[in-house]
Amino acid sequence: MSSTRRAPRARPETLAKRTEILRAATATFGAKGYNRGPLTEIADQVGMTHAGILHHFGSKDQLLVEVLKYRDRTDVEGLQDQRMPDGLDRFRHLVRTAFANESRHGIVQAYAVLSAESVTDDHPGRAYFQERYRTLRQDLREAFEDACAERGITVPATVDRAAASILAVMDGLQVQWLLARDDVELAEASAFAIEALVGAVLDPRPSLLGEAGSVAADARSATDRDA
Amino acid sequence: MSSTRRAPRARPETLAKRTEILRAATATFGAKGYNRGPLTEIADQVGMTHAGILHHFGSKDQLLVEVLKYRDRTDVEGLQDQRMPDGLDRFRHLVRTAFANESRHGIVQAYAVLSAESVTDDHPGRAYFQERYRTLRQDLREAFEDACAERGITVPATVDRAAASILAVMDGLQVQWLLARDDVELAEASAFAIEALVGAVLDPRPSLLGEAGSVAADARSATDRDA
DNA sequence: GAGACGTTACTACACTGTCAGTAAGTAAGA
DNA sequence: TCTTACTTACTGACAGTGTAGTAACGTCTC
Repeated sequence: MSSTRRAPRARPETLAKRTEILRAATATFGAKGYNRGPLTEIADQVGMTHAGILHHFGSKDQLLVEVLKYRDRTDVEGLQDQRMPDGLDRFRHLVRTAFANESRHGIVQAYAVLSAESVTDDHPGRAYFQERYRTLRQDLREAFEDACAERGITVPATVDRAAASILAVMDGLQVQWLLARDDVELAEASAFAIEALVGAVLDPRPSLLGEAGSVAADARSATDRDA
Repeated sequence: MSSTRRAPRARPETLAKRTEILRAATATFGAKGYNRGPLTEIADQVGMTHAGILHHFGSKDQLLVEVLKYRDRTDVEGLQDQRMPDGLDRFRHLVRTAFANESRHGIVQAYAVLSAESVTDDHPGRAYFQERYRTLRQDLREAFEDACAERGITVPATVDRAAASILAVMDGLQVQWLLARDDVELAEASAFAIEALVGAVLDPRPSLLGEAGSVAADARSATDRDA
């Protein structure tokens, strides 16, 4: 809860040390989660004591927030022209990211663990992930709108669901992949799913499973146990 | 590590108390995760001390395993004839589950948190989730094979990816829903995504994004930072 | 010599698991 | 049916560990 907004009188080596800490923290939080990821382990990796870490970041909570922001920053750096592609290219970019992620096991694990952990009570990363998903969904909605405009079709009502689903399938596959890397093809499956979901929006087909309404009604009436 | 395989000389009230503990543990692990879910909080809910819980389950690790097994047991009870439907009905059943889940916030949260937490080092739930996903993927593969046989088409190579993707999208949507219940329609989005993915397997269409190969090659060459 | 950087030493606490002991139940034999 | 022997279901106290944060102190660098 210590809200010391750190505005360090940036010396160059200090900046380097701080990013070194951020990378170490990513590794530890990825391996053990936030709760079981002790500051001492992070400190060891950068040749410091845990009190040194606290000097830089004020609190462990704050460190987590900085770790998450840091990843976003480096992600954008990877882009040539510093901005996201639009239209269908946005989805192609997602597929590329999925391929790239196969060699970024540490970060993938950190994100998978932290995003799910963030739904627990009073988690310091909660606001971050809420905002992140909100932004990403909005992003994809716009990509869909662009793609629709290009093809001269009206924007279907399914874009909201599709946007959420695309992010969901990428996240979900990461968890399965982390648990069984030999059985799950992270990138290929992501590509397949994104393709399928984009296709379902831009070129919808009649339902194979029956209208949502009927299945829904069916579902509502059955299984009325509450846990 | 205390491997006291508990085979309790089942007294009826004892059994009841034990399931009471399992339900309380589900609530606590759901709210705080396994690591931050203390035994004392579980004990309080059932009017006991934490030592009492340990008497019944031997260790906290073992308790978690029992919690997970317990949920599986109750899930199967919900089914009328005790066995999973096959073919396309299997997917309809998934959609029904998604609808039912909207009123089972507690269990959904427990599963979302625990499954992601399980990818961390030495997590006691790891083996459980590995097995669970393996089984579920196999399940869905078979459902696809049935559906293909029914329609007289050969089984496409995409079934593996689709099976993993369907589970993934359901899990991923749950996380987003838990973080923003007003913005994400868990059930409707799940239905949409499952429909899209099943459709993409049974009735494939030409790619909108370009062949996987090209995008893959593109991806491999770019973004070669490792985290 | 002022402030940033970092250490050592310490406090405070949360949590799991152990242990000894108690109360209540259960089974068996006379 | 009373007694004895044993088991189950706990409690309360405590040990041990891991961990976040604080405070006081150096030390290097502008």
